[in-house]
Parts: sequence; structure tokens; C-alpha cells
Amino acid sequence: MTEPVVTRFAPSPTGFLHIGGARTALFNWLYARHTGGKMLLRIEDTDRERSTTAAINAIIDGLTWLGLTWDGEPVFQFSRAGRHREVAEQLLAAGKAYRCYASAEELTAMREAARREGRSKLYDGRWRDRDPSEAPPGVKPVIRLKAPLTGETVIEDQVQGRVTWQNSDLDDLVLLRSDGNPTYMLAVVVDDHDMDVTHVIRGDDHFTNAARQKQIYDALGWNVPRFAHIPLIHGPDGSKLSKRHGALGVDAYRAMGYLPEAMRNYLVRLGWAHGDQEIFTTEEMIAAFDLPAIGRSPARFDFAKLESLNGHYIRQTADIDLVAALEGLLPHIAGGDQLATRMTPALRAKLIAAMPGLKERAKTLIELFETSRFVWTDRPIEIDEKALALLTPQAKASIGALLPELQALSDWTAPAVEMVVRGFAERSGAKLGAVAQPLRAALTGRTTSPPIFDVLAVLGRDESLARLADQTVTS
RNA sequence: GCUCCCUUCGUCUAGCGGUCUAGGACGCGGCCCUCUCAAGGCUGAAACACGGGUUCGAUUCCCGUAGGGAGCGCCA
Repeated sequence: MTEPVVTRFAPSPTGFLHIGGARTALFNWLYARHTGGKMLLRIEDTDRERSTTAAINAIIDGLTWLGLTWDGEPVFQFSRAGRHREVAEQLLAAGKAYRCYASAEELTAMREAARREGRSKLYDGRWRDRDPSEAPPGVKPVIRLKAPLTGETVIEDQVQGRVTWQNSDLDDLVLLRSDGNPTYMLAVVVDDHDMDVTHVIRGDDHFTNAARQKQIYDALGWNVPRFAHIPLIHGPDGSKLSKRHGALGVDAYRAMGYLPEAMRNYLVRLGWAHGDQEIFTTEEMIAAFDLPAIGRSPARFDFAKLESLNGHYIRQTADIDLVAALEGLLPHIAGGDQLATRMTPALRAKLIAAMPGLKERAKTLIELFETSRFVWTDRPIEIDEKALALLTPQAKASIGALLPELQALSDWTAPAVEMVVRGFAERSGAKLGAVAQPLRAALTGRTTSPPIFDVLAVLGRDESLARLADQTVTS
């Protein structure tokens, strides 16, 4: 009889949900799903100065977009301050904690001395056994944990393995601040315990915290959850992720035209692998995911691979869903209103018809937006420079000669149009490319597009003929 | 400085003592396909940081060195 797994994602709402946080959330979600357990969401908003509701919304939006759902209502850590205080008092009463009246100046002096002497233990425990009657008047004390002086603290980490700290290197951490508010160290322990969290999966920037938290668990006599500290994500140059690289909010990735399923697939392969498999459906991911398979070295963020994956998922998405995704993105991108304001059921149908040709060629929804422009732009269409170069006098003459044959066509489908154009090319002794490229330029205003016969079919008879006619008028 | 962690192609990674002339993917080069661009197929270049051990045998285990990272608050 094993206990049900409970994981949690515990962001602090001081900014957007960045890529590292998104992956942490993904891993927590995957592990919970894999084991049939739950993932809880806890907002660590005890830093009243920096926590904002805008950040809370950004985090929730980001998780929702990524499709990472949590169980139950989010827990707001600050609302539990009373409980945290109570636990600190309990520790105090049990003699496992003590009041410390050291001033900020004393603390600074201790830190400097420790550093100078090459010691890692910063606080010297001067109030540990001192009689409370010696307390200086008017000073509000903090409550510190009476941490073990000797022996070692061991963490059996699911990712990092067994890691040991000498207790002599760890000092008495503050549990309750002088203003009566809990520290992060106390709050996490109490909340994880009260929320019945069995697995703490978080970035390994929290790794050294785990040792100190273990000491709090031990003092309380509580069971220690399983820890899994996952390596951090670095920028392409191996340095810390900055805004220039990938430390953007997940909303930025959405605006760049990435699909949530592509993000998930990219993120899950950062630090985790399942043999040689690169592409995972959500179900496959859940089935295969496991903590010990997570690597221990940090990964670099690589846009090229994300793009490649995104292209794969775009190609795989049903045409109708892709158009829906594109429409959903319109409000978030520059120029998106150009298409949004034109959208009608008829245009939507046209776009869906164009998708098979377009999605083969797009790495992001932004590209899809750009390459679909020929479908929804109005005549006379804008012709870019390279396309203009294709429309030589001879090319225009060729279009002019082909036009009547197309006009005579009653069955306006890609195969029918193809027969006409191929026949025309053969009879005029030209290669297909020599007639196709000018057509492409005239119909799409670009030198690249989906197969030209598909373009003709998607545009429809009237629009196609009109665009071609536009180019045969010599100016 | 101290504590802890990490180190396989440019990047993400497989590898858990012999199967390694080190595999896959992205990216890059070439070829094929082809109306353009893609996609797809085939193909090429590309890595076990270094030095010691342990072992009959190390990419795999141990110890150093170098490099990188995280933490070291009455922040989270």
C-alpha cells in the first residue's frame, strides 16, 4: 500500500512564468499524472513587497496555456502565516528553537568574520543557550532553529542522488522574523507537510535549502518528502538565462507563434530522455516520465530545436485547429488585426483550404500568418522586390497568353488547372518552372508559396484570373 | 572565500565495465525528389575536458586538476 503521490508547483508571484518555471511545472505535472497522483499549486506570496496580482495572473495564464492543470484551489502562502507562527512557537516550546536578539550589525560582523576565516557557518549561535533574561531591552527577537551541531544531514535526492552535509557547516536558520512573519524556509516545510506533499520537484537552485529544510522536518518529527532537484536551464552561451535568450514569460513564446504541445515536448527533453525518442504525445510523455531518468547537468536553451519541433506539431495539427490557433494568436501579434478585421466564414474556409500547403512550410504560427497573407490580401496585391524581378515583360506576355486558356476552364480545381498550365508550358516549349514562377509572383506577390496549382485552387477562379489580369496590364 | 552539484558531437541527449570502428535528434554540408520554398528520403563532417588510479578490460567505478553552475539573508 503506497501513499498517493502529491506534487506541487510553488512559484513566487514576483514576475512572469519563465521557461525554467514552466519546465518545473511540467515535470511536477507529468510525475503526478504518471503516478496517478495530484499536482497542487501554491503561490508563495509572502514577500509582500514584490508579489503582484499581475504576476499571479501571468503564472496562471501561462500554466493554462501550456495545458498544465492543477488539482484543487491554489494555496496562497501568505494566508497561512498564522499557522507558520504557531509551528515556530511549538518548536520554541519544545526547546528545538530559541529567540535570538543579535542585531543586524552583529550579524554582518559574524558573516564577515566567517568569510575571512573560510568558514561556511555564518551565525555563531550566540543566543542558542543564553538565558532570555539577558535579552537587550526593546529588541524584537527572531526565532532560530536549534540545529544539530554534530553529525550530518543527508538528502536522498531522486535526481541528485545521496548528498551529505556536515552539520557543523550549517548554522541555526531563522524560522520567524522579528516582525512575527515566517521565513521561506519555515513556510515551505509547514505548507508541504500540511498539504501532504510527497514529492518536492523543483529547480536545483533550491538544493542547499533542502538540507536546511530537512533539519526543520527532523525537529518537528515530520516525515520528509522525496526531493527531486532538477538542473537549471541556461542560455545558448551557457550563462544564466537572460531576457536576450529565453528567459521570457511563456506568453512571449505564445506571441512568437509556438504551440503549447511543442513547448511541452521541447521542455520535457531538456534534462530528461527516454532512449532515442524525440517526439512524445502527451500520453506517451506521461507513461514514460520518471524522476531517476532526469539528468544532472544543466541544459542550454536552443531556439532552433524548439522551432523544428514546432514545425512538426504545426504539420501535424488539423487544418481547422490550426486556423483556430492562428485566429487566437491574432490579438497578440503586430498586424494581426489586418486579418482579424477581415475574417468571415468564407475567408475562414479559404484559410482552412490553404492550410495543407501552408503548414508544410511554417515553423511558427507567425510564419503561417505571413505566408497566408496571399489568401486574405486585397487586390491589387503587393508584390515584393524579388517577385517583381520575376515579372519581366516576357513573363507578363506569357501570363497574358495563358490567361484565355484558364478563362476557358470550367472545372476550377488544382488538377484541372495543372493540366492547362502544363499543356501550355509544353506547347510553348518552356519548362514548367518558367511559367510557374511568374504565376506565383502574380498570384502571391512572393517567390515562394505552396504549390502553384494549390494556390490557384485556393484563391478560386475569379480572384486568380483577376490577379493574373492585373499583371498583364502594361504600365 | 566556503558548501554542494555538474562535465559524451556546436546544441539536446542515448550509454548504467566488454555490445563503442560511441547511437539518435536539432543545426550544418552533399545528393535525390521537385513549379518555388518547405516537407520527405539517402548521405557526410562532428563528441567521451585533462591526469592518475581500480580492473583482464573503462565513456561507464574512485581520486585529483581544469572549466561551468547553484547556494551561502530577518528574499523566495
